[in-house]
Amino acid sequence: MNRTNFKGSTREYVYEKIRESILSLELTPGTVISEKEISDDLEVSRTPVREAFLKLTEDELLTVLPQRGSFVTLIDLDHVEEARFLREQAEVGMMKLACHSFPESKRLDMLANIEKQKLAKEKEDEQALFLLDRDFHLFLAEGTNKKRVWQVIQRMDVHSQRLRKLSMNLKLNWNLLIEQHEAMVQAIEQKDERAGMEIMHEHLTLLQYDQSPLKAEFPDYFQ
Amino acid sequence: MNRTNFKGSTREYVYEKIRESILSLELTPGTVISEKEISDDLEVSRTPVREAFLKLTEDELLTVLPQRGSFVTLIDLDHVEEARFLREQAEVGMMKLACHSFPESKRLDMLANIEKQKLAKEKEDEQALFLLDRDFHLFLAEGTNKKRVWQVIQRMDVHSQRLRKLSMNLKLNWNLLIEQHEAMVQAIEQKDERAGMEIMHEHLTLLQYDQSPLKAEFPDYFQ
DNA sequence: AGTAGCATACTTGTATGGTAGTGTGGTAGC
DNA sequence: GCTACCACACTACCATACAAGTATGCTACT
Repeated sequence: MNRTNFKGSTREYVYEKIRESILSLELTPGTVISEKEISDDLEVSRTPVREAFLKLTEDELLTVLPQRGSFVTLIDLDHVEEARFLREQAEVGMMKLACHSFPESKRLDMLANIEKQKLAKEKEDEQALFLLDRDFHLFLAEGTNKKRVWQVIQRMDVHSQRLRKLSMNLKLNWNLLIEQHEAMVQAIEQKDERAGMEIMHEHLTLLQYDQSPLKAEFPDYFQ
Repeated sequence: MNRTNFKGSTREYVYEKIRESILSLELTPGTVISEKEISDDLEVSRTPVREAFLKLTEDELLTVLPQRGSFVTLIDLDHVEEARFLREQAEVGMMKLACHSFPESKRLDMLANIEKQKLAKEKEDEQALFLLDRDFHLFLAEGTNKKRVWQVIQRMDVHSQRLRKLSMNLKLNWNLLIEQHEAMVQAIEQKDERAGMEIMHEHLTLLQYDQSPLKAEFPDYFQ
């Protein structure tokens, strides 16, 4: 991705660029960066960089100390858990709504998505599985008219991505996850509110694993 | 509030100033404003105004059309409902946690807060009741270590404030609300998870009233 | 009258200059 | 050697200049 073929303003370009660098751990937690440094690197002026910094500050991905400097925010496990908690509460609620009424077209989208998940699982394409999983949950949000909620959750949830990156050897049990996805669609079809909520609860509780080994291995990256 | 005695940067000052104007309907939905106009009014340069505009855009309180202009975002009832939904899900979840374990000091804070609510109710001080109610729910968030969740909810919930302002004759049943607050603290003390969640659910469902008369009365303010 | 086209006055986006606060390293004085 | 002080480099913050896109209204031509 470079500036010329990026659709959107320079500000958005810079924001996405830095954001990706932070989430991929190219910029490790604690790394000091300055407006000038980035503007020189990306060959843009300080203004769009500064505006990107402000948005990154909102995300708590960057910490700015006025007149002193800026650095990539350290990972805060409390923050990660709060994001997971909010996501679970929101999606269980969406599931409840979905089991009451849900557009047929979205349900079909979800079914097709699950088939793609199975294919990706065969190919062991983790990246594709990650994106398909995202889309699956997005369909649920769209079908229950809660897209803004989904966006808020997504934005808060970025911090878990850095953890996932750190624990590269973490093998997700995709067979189970895909089974749960299937059970969700079934619950929606059968309007089985109790089953749907229960499965979603279990599904999102799986994300709650013991992160202390990571903190022990990379102490400098954590608060 | 003017610039000299405001603690914080010019950017934050401008942001708060415009935000208050929008939420109080001083700036009505749809009103066209420009960076230059605001910077002249507040006697600051365009830079902090522009940065405030960006943050207001995040809040969906302002809509910016590049090279064309900016205007106060119209009220979107879907947005309001999504905020209420997310809040209900989050706070019911917090209640569940609180009924499992909750710091004694916070519980005492909540009890004292309720007594203040009763006093404010006697004096019919709506403004005080509003703030006390806010604090009450904040205590719950703090006691369950979910302060970030609370902030996210608060930020998303601003749109309901414009509705509240429009429906000035809306009389809230504070007696019921305060009773529910008491029942919440009781549930926490008795660790009665089921009762706590049920009360919180009812409590936050009360915010779901029919808003179509307002839309009929102020059609220009709505999407 | 109606319309194409251009000048103009806006808008926001980007670049750059200057300001004030902060940390650091060196130096003079003890 | 140690400390107080100061010059300097660096930061983010704010102000301003310039660029580029858009709406509007006038004018000239059909």
